[in-house]
Amino acid sequence: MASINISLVGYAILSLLAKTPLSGYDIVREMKKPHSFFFGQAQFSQIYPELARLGEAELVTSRIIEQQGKPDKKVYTISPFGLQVLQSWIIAPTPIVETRSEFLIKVHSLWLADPQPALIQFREHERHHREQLAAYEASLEEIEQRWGSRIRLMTTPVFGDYLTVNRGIGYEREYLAWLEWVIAILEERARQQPQ
Amino acid sequence: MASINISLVGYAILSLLAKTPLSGYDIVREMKKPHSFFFGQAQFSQIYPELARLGEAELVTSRIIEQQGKPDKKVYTISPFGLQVLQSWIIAPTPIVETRSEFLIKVHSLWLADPQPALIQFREHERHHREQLAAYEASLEEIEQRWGSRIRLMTTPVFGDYLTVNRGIGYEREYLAWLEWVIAILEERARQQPQ
DNA sequence: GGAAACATGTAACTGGTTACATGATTAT
DNA sequence: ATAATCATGTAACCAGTTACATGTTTCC
Repeated sequence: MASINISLVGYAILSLLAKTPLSGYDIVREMKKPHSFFFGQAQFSQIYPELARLGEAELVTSRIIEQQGKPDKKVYTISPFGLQVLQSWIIAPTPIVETRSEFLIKVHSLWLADPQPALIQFREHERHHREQLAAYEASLEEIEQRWGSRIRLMTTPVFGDYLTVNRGIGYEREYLAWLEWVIAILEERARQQPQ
Repeated sequence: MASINISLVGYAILSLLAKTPLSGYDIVREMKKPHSFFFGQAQFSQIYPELARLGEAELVTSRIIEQQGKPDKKVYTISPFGLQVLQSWIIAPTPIVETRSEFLIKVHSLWLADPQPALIQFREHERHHREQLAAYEASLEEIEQRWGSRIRLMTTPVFGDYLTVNRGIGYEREYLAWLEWVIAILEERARQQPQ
């Protein structure tokens, strides 16, 4: 039983396969959905080799499925051992990693900028985060409609989505409030210093 | 004039040097301060080569400063060209990068976990973010005491810190509220399902 | 004498992205 | 025919981390 050190993408894959068997292509599509924001940008070129590695470590099994109207696909299923590894990972300590934020480094230098061109970027940023928020709210709506109060019971896979989508909504709302606060300051400044 | 493509750390360095000349060692210390969270984890091994690169591209200049009671240090100053490059970067579009969140991937799989060991991790996580919030609040307090209403004038370097520290405070408060919400659900579940 | 803080770097590795390569099937 | 979607992979590159390497000065 070849033991490997599982990467974060590896655990992300196991986390999805714990709900239902999927192909590599399905996994990428799943991770690209708005409410799966916390999986990061999944790339085929990272998922396929990682699935092979998980297979070598016997954390997943695979079989070829023939489809009608589509090419064949390789569907992966989490193994009992994989599930066990995932479960012990969930309750293990999580290292804190502060990530470099390009936008906030720019904000740090905002005292050097003209308010007008800066406002264009802030409004564009705001627009993007409004879209994100709308997408998360739609996901939560859908979950609540379909599951009602059963979500809180914790024993169904949708419980995880319920918690993470609520995090996404809270995050985006707070971020938008801050963006609007900065935009108001920039607008005030732009009025006082025209062109 | 050797042209290079400047990395994000490169801009982070320019952003600090725009305020005041610093050595590599100073830059790392500056980036490690709590209120500089958005710079990420600065490592000496990344800063020193990047400073050399910025020097080759004539975005910064350096000179050796002899100190009393300490080893000599190489102090870097942003060049007029470097300042110009920084200023045009600030008002340029910022690519959106969704980062993989280890903690939220775990939350996504929380339906597979026992509430009790999960609660230990959540409480530890909460403790850490309470500390972060306290540090940011102290920074804001200090800025407000020292600058008063002059902060909003936008023409002083502290304006950038004022905006980013407010973002940090908003982020941590919202995050803590969500953590407490999840903790309450887990506690309810732990009571119903003892051991 | 040794730890801690100050100070600057190189080398090896790793996680992740971009580019490349191939091929089936369906819809236009 | 050709574009779009489905489907799976390899190769090259880049950013960032960890480990290594060296040396000064101060404080205990």
